Amino acid sequence: MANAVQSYHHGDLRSALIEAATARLSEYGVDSLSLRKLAEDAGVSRTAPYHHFKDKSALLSAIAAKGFSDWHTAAKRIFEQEDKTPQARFREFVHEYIGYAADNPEMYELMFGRTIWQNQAATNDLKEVAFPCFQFQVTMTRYWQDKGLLPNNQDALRLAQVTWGTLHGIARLLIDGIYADSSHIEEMCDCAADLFMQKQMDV
Amino acid sequence: MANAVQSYHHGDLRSALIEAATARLSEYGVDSLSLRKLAEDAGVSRTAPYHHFKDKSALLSAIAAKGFSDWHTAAKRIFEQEDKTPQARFREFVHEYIGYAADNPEMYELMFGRTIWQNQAATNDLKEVAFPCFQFQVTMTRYWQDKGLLPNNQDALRLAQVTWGTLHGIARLLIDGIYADSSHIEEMCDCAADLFMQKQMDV
DNA sequence: AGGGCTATGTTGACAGTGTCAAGATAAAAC
DNA sequence: GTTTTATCTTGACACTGTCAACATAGCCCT
Repeated sequence: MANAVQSYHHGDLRSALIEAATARLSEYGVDSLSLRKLAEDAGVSRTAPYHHFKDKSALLSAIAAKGFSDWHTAAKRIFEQEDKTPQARFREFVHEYIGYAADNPEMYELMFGRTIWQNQAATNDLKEVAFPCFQFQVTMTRYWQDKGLLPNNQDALRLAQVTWGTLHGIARLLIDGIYADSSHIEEMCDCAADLFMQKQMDV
Repeated sequence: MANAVQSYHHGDLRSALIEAATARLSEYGVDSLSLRKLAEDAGVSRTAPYHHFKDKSALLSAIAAKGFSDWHTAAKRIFEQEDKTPQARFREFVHEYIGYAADNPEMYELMFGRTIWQNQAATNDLKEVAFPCFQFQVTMTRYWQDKGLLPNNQDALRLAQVTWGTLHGIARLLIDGIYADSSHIEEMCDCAADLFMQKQMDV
């Protein structure tokens, strides 16, 4: 459709598939992603994608990887604003995380859904992008501990798991519409931020 | 198979389906649950289940409802142990929640998965069981606030959402094997509990 | 007791799905 | 210019949820 001449070889099917998938994802949701439809979108036969991805999960992983890398960039940007106080950045980080999830629910669902993680299905490509993303969370956690924002008597790794877990849990409850709805996002974020920075607030 | 005589009418197909589904769930996972297989397990034709459940999601909701009611019972039991201090009960609650999720990952996945919640698919039966479950979390939160365990300057509802969110998030990261594995369960629980009870600990 | 209503079962069918195997084509490598 | 290799194709298979149409049997009512 894009190219006038439909040659036998697509040219850049891999990118085209990811592009089509990303578009379809945000519009129709992760459940409506089918390899066959994506192939059709790209103007190619059903099984062509298998020459570029081991299976459906591998394609999804590639899309999710983009999501992780985007978030990693965003997180760095927030963390490195040197004109703001650590507290302000921490609070902004919380709001941005939940905001990202709320604004891109289907992408978030894909990134953290079990589809691409279960049964050691996670691609190496995915791990290579997602892992540094968590590493950065640990780095930030350690920094916030040093600044006295987060409790210093906790292992940074453990604390990073718990803080990420909190944001993740809130995001999921919101996205799935369980016990929380989007009208309370800001309040929930502030509540979570306050909770983490309890000590700081009381002083 | 169970009954010698296979009469035309099953007798209690609804229960049999739920039973078969629950068994299959914990063994093979939520993704392997198919109406057709369940029907076969119950010794009945493919479409028989449709006389007892509107669709697949309704059947899954019925199973999840059992999970919520079980957890509600467990939570009450933990909370009402009057021989233990509030702190001890809170800590136990955290461990039990994560423990339940880790021990019944597929059930947990079903209970909080998007399958049964998205698109207003949630059955009334499900809501009627799940909602009180959250209400109880609010009740407990308010109690813990009164006891000075949790910050008093936060709205109980919001705080309940955040605490549940934290447990939920940790549970999901664990189950999906993202950034956390089961060897760190106890430490993560303690870290989360400490975080919530910060003020208490410092005094 | 007999007749009809209704709950509950049945088979047939349809439109999907992911994925494998075998063959066709074009581009790149030698 | 020939051969290898990457890419794309059709055909097929075993699944899935769900609808429509029909069969059976238990229950209620006269």
